Amino acid sequence: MLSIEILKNIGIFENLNERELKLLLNISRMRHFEKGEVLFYEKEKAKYLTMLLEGVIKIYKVDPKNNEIILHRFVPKNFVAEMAVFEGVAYPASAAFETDGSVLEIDFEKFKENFFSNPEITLELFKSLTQKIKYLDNVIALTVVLDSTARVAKYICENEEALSMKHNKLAQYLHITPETLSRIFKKFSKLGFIEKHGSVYEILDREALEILFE
Amino acid sequence: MLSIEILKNIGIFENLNERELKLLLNISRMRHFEKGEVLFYEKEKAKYLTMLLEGVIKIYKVDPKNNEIILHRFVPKNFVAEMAVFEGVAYPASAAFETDGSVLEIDFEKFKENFFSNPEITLELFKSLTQKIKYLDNVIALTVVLDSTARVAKYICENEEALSMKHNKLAQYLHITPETLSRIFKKFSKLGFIEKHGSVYEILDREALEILFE
DNA sequence: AAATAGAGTTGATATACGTCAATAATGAGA
DNA sequence: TCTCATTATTGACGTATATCAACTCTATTT
Repeated sequence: MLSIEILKNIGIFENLNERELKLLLNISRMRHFEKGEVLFYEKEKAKYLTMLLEGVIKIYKVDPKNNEIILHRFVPKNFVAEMAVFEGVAYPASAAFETDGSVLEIDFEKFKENFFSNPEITLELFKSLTQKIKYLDNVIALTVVLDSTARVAKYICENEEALSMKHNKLAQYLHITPETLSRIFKKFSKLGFIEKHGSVYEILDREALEILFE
Repeated sequence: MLSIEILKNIGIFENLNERELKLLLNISRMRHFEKGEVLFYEKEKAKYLTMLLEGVIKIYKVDPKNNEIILHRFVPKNFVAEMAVFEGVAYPASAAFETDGSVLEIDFEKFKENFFSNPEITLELFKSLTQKIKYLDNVIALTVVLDSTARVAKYICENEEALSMKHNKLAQYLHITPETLSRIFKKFSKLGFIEKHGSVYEILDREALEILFE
């Protein structure tokens, strides 16, 4: 059940006073989702300002061959696709839960009326928007600019967890097939850039990898 | 020479009072550029809040083979790469003038101090940021999700001017080679989807083209 | 320990585009 | 109108990556 306590624990709202928190509570609700459930589909009209409270959400597009192209994974507590609500346009991508989770849904018109004059709130919203620009830029930098080899090199250099991820998940992230990923890992191993310890890889020559994508 | 008159004619500033305009004038300057000149390079630190006043700017990344990947073309009067200034990070792409032009450079820290409490200004900045998200989304929708044929179909359906553009410019936009573009146009002509009249193409079967990218 | 399913690997093959080179069409200047 | 430079087209070929299928490894269940 949604409560003032929960709202208070969300960074962007922590400095709201009691009156404001009550108001916010009145224009919000919490919804729970199970793993696999879809929060929204691409091209659906955005209705609420949505913040992820618990769980992991993947944001993805579907290409003509029905491949999922994952743009980003969100963890709490972040606004999801606020751009679409701000602009009153359709969602540019779909969102689905990868674990059980919950979101906060806020009536956007009322939120705008009551909270947009609060500089702390607007500054947070700015940050949230610029963050989204960075995520999209990252997708482009990774997917449009680099070839598969460079993409893998960049990703494992910049995301420690990539080395212990399941390869088919990682491949999905990088928009390549598991087969291609396997071949690239093999190549890097042969070149002595990485080494396998059990099921986890270790980077031996970070500089060499960096040369590949810079 | 930069003047209050010029500032007054910029949409986002049109409701500022005399005092505010003078303040803005004090923290701004105008810079002129010639066709081909670079406004900023990718990875450079952003120093000023920049608005394009005259001319056309292309925003592009460079891939490892030194191909330019054009993300967007800006026309007046738009903020350019404000995200980088907001976040105090490096520009995620380069910007160069495609015609002679000029920009307004605003001292961001002082602008923030003095104008961020003005809801009209912040709302415009929101719009500008969400617009950028849409541009990037478009690049992804076009380049990552669709293959060349679908990309061309989408672009000529959604951008009338594409039909009379020079093919090598169009190809650059779509991140394909002129050869590939030529082959796709030929294919569309053979299929009766488009027809050439002089140097301009005409769409005969819009629905067929739409099926290709939907 | 045996059985089984999922994940990862490998090789053979297909395909979409890019590259290169030659040629053709177009358009601007003399 | 002719010339020259740019732009567009075409064909032959190369390359990166996807696809498909077989196989191996690993981990979990019984």
